[in-house]
Amino acid sequence: MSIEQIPDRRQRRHARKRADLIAAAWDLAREVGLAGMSQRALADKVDLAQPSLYSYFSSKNDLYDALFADAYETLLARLDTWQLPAEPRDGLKEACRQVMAFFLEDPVRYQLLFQRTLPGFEPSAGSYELAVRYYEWHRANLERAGVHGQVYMDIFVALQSGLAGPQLSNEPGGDRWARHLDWVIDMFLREVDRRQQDDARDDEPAQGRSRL
Amino acid sequence: MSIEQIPDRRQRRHARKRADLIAAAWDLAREVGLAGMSQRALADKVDLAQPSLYSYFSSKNDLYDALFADAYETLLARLDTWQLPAEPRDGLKEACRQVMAFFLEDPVRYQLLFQRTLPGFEPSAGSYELAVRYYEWHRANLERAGVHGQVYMDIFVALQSGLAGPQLSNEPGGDRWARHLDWVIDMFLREVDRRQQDDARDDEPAQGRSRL
DNA sequence: GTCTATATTCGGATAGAC
DNA sequence: GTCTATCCGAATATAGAC
Repeated sequence: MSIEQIPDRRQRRHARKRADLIAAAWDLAREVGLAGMSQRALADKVDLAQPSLYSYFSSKNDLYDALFADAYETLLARLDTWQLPAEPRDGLKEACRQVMAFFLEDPVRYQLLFQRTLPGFEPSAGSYELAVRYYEWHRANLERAGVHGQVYMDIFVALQSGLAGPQLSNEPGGDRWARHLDWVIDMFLREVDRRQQDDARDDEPAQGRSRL
Repeated sequence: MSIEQIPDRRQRRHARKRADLIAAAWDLAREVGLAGMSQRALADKVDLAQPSLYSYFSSKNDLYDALFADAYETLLARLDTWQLPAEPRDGLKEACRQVMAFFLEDPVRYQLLFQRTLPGFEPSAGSYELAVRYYEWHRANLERAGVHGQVYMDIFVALQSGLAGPQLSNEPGGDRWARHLDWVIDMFLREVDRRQQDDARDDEPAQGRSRL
């Protein structure tokens, strides 16, 4: 083994242990709540002394940031594995179903990503960039489905979060709200078609930007 | 002054001071976040020693519960002051606008009422009953507007919370999402009419439960 | 990298005098 | 009802030995 391999091995060991810590932190957060998490409890969970955590995270906010980034990395990795229907609107709906399933898996994760509830926590620039990549993937899905413009994008985000939020707050583990996802998307697409047809008639007849 | 007036006066003084404490607690929560609030900081804010708070709230959860109840009392009191249009759907939309305005006033209040984010906090039975009263008021508005059934109620709640949640999380103080409230309600009512007409045709022709 | 020991601050809650 | 004094536990973070 050459001299250069040793630091690599160390780096890999470090990265692997850091990943273990992040996994344990998710478990802990699910048990005691995101805000109720302490470094002591996390250290106990992995049989480390509490100060040893500082070899992996430079502060508690840094730990939260690692969780934030980890969640988005998981989500972005999954996007590639989904086999979405080629038909744009079927693809959009299937994408939304998969994303909703991801949200419902873990209330605490949803809370960290979408409800700014931790006093003082802000994601770092690097972590936030992951969020932007997810957002742009979603925008592209909408565009492909014939829905254009920031206003529609904002409303679409609202519809999805409107089902996920009450679901996770009032009935975690259930589907009282989430099961209406298709209903809501169909309603949205019908309305957008109506409006975009009107817009097209007003502005430029037969512009053909909207489907149907 | 009779003997019986003295305890009354004491009671009133106590209630007034308790109300002052609740008001100060809202201020504090807006400053440091709901989870970041401490009894010490609250006591400092009203120039009391920290243990003196226990004459008004028997625990920290009891304080949170008082805030929860106070928020719903404020909301319920306002319902009566709103002059809603007599036409049911105009009334529904105006009611939603007023409620949305109430939500947007205070992110922390919305968080306490609708996003279960405080580790360990559950509202007491008495406080929860206030929430139910608000919920039933909302249901009655929907019924009057010709929208019937729990499914539509759940979806309606989702639409409102879908606009309020992202608004308060991503852009508190703004209206990027909230301004689409009318848009969303119109879309919803159109869709419900479509579906209820279909239902009526299938089940009992000319039942006339849906408007338009 | 991990440990022990410790600094420091802060949290909620109680006891008892006034 | 309010205070002082205090308990007890827990938090994040640092220092320094191994």
